[in-house]
Amino acid sequence: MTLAARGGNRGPAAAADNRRALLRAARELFADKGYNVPLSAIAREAGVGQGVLYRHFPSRLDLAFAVFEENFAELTALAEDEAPDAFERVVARMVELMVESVGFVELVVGARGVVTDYQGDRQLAEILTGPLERARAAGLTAPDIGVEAVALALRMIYGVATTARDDDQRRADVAAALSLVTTRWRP
Amino acid sequence: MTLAARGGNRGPAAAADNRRALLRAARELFADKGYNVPLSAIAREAGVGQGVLYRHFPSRLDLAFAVFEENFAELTALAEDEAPDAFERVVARMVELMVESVGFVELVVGARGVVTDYQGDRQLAEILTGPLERARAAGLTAPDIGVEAVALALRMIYGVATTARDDDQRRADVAAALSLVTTRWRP
Amino acid sequence: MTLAARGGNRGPAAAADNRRALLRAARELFADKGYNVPLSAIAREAGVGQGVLYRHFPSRLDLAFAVFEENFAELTALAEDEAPDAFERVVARMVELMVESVGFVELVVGARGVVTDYQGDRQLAEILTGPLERARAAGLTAPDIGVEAVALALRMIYGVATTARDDDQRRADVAAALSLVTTRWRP
Amino acid sequence: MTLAARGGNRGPAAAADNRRALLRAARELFADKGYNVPLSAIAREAGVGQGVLYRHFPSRLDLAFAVFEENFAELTALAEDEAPDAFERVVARMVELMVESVGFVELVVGARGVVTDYQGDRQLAEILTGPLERARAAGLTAPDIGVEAVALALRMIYGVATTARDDDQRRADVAAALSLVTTRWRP
DNA sequence: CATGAATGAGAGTTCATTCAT
DNA sequence: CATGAATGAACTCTCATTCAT
Repeated sequence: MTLAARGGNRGPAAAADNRRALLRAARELFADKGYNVPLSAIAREAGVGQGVLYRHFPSRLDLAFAVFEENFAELTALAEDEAPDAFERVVARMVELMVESVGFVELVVGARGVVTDYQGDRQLAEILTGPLERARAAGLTAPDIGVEAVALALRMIYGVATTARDDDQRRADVAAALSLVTTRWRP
Repeated sequence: MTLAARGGNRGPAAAADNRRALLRAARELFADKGYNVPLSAIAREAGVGQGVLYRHFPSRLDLAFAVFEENFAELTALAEDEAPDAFERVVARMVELMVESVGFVELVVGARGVVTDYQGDRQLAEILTGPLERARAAGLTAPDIGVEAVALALRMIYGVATTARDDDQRRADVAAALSLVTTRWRP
Repeated sequence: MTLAARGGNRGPAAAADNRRALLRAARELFADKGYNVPLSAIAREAGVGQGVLYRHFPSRLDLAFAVFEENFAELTALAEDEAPDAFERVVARMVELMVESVGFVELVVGARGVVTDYQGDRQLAEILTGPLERARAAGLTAPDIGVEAVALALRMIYGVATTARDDDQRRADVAAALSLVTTRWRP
Repeated sequence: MTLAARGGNRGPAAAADNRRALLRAARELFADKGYNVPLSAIAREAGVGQGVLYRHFPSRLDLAFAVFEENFAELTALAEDEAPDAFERVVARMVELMVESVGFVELVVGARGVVTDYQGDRQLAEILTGPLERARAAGLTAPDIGVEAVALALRMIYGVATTARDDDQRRADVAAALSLVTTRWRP
């Protein structure tokens, strides 16, 4: 139970707060309990009624993608850094997100074949394009490495993250996989 | 308390048939709907009562591992081929299995932290060892590539397979990822 | 995943009605069929969905104790009577409750080793203390008879009630047993 | 798993052994797990197939009464002792049986209204008659105490045994109750 | 607009009972 | 006669979704 509408009906003004509380609760529980955490648990954790959850997010997927969007927003902010090594930091944060959240991975796994208008990779491409170009211009990455190659590499790292036996192994194996793919990015 | 056995009771002779039918149904539904497909759906698809499923496979994991074992049996048979290029064929079939079955991937994903005595990677290693040695002896793979590297590569391909948008993309991306990792295996 | 609420949804206002209906149904079925009557039967008899039962009473014991509480509430009301012969009436009603409800007895029987914080006998003691004191002050009971002795006597009567062959025998034998133990209570 | 038919079909000769094994298993499990222990568990413990259990005891009640009969047989043997104090020993053993077996008590409780031809009290009476007469002749019990009074007393002790919170309390309270009722038996 | 209870469809599991071998 | 698997009904419990207030 966090912030948000505990007592009575706080009126329209509460909508934005509620949405934020729901996103925060969902992010936490998706990470902890996985993508299939009960929606009722999310509403409870957010301190709102279940109806509110449904008003803001008609389906589990809508909620999950909204959380996903928060991840993307964070990454986008990182990507706006003009420094040539921002690319490296963006990728590093992406990989961390995969390692951190059970649900973030499961969402993608579970979404397979379900979501037709999945914008994940397009957004990924948009985020990566700028930093990658600046890194390439600074001679930090090979000229033949495009956004698609980076996206594929990230998906490969997902695979390692989801199949690790425990957290320690996950960090170690993800590092190894990352090193393997980034080797090919060197100029 | 009930009336029981209204339909026919085919007797103990049906046991083997039922087991086979359950494995087939499970294999199909794990592939289609993923690891968390309802057990009741598997029993229905197999044309048996739910009690029969529970008799043969007391838990979802028992069933999943039985299906898993079929995969491993198939791969083991391939691995017994003494030809130097058997390694390549074993890896190819493994990759196909990942592409074919959502559940085969999810089983490994789901096993994370759940199954303590999970032998998946050990079995993987056992299967790969012989073919890999013979391939290396024949000069088909680099001398510094060990079983661990191959296993990590396979997990990376899992990631690509599970995150693909559709079957066509999956096949294409998996091929690209496989090519990426096998490039490093060349002598 | 489901379609839900096909029938009417009477809204939150129904909560109190539902709770009452559940208590009534439970009281009836516990009496008729015993403590282990299916919860689904109670929900059906109350005319509510099973989810409603679970919302109000998360466990069988919660429900049973709620019914039990109704009994205790009734007895407590009787015990507040200041007349010296209230003790006699309280005991008489207790004995009736034992005779009336299979479940009331079985609850106590079933609670054995299951409920660690079972307050049944404490409540029993609280109810009996006042009336017993007033009866003793009025010279209606022997001075050496304490609440424990009364509680033990009641448990003995439970035994007779639960082992009687039919309702008639039960009434007769319970009366005999009650007479046997109350003889010792005389001053 | 105890004795009896473990391997193949031992033929007709096994019937008596099986019956004995079933009774022993049932006695043990009724005492341990209560009257509602799964019949399959009894068959397993006896080391026989479930069909055998059904052949010998068509219903749970038949089995339970057969076990009950074993208790009566033991008591009957005790009752054949001509010594004047055999009565005391018979009663003591009866009380022990109540304390020892959850199922023995539950059987009686559960049988209420179910079994029409319940012979329990008649048998009880038969067992008690001889020893009681000899005890009375020896001046060990009051002349106005009949078999019915003893049976009622035993049922009262059942009540105490079934409502005790734990084994220690059970032994203590049963002793108190027994002392209470036997006080009235003194000459 | 928010609340939170109602709803009911199953999922998982257990077992009594039957019956082919 | 014994075996032990098949059968399926019934039970408990969980949620996604709706909707009166």
